[in-house]
Amino acid sequence: MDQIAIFNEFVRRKGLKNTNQRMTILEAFLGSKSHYSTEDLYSKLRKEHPKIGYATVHRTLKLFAECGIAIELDFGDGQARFEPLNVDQHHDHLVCTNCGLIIEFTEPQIEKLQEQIAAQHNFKIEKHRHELYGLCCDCSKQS
Amino acid sequence: MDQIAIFNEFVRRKGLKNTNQRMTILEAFLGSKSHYSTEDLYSKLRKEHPKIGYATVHRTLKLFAECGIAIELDFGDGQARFEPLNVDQHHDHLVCTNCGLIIEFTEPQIEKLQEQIAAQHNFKIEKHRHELYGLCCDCSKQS
DNA sequence: CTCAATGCAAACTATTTGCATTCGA
DNA sequence: TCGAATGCAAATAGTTTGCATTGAG
Repeated sequence: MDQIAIFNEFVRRKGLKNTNQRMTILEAFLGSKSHYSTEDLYSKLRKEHPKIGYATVHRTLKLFAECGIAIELDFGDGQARFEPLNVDQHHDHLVCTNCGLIIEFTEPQIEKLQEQIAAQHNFKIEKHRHELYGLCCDCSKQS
Repeated sequence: MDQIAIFNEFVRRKGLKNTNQRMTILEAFLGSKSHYSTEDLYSKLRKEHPKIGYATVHRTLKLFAECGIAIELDFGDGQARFEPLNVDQHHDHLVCTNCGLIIEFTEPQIEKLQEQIAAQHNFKIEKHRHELYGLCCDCSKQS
């Protein structure tokens, strides 16, 4: 079941409606390099669909997060970001504090250690956030 | 050199001034269980020092972060938090999404793995953020 | 037809800033 | 004395909401 199907299923189950705007936003979102903030996606969409509203984009992204096809990220720059989520490919992020470049990484050992830590404290993990901030290859050369 | 000394040194070096408010805020901050948001610390201080302003508390906490005796945290609830920092005791956090409880943890192996990942991508890490969100012992019993 | 979705503007929240006044060195 | 610090109020930025209108089922 792909993300479009998941979203349609979610819409049907909740008695929501499948509008043009939602489909437009969903396509743009899935086709993206991801890590879009509401503002990013809104300005991109605005070029081709001048009638689409900021609030709609925002509400739709929240919906995506709610039904599980997106995850909300926060890189500490005061803007929420959303990333399309493939259920079986979790990853974390390296964020360049100079140019904004985002690199994804996976490290199963870290995941395992996290679980151990949670278990030690009788904690039931729902989600986690793990980001490494610094200078990317190019930016550390420049300075 | 303790945190007060570090701050005094910082103030002197930058030609700043050592006011009553700053000392009051510094004491309250260091004596705290930490993880204060500006609002938290402001309301706490307000009881004994009604004349102290929100902006002053906020500017002072930023100063602490700048001189390295505090670190700014963000647990995704829309409020910045500050934690007194002992240079040699880095730790990360477990955050209960139900009751707000915060538990600190250290895991040297994770730190090591992080460095490896950064090295693989020619990334120069400045800081990182690692938080596990979920239900604490008590809250998972209740539900 | 009915109720959810939309677009707009206004409300909100945390944070930051401008400025006249106070105060430390 | 003089510039940094303060307190207040106002500005900002991102997000969220109220509401009249539109549109999907």
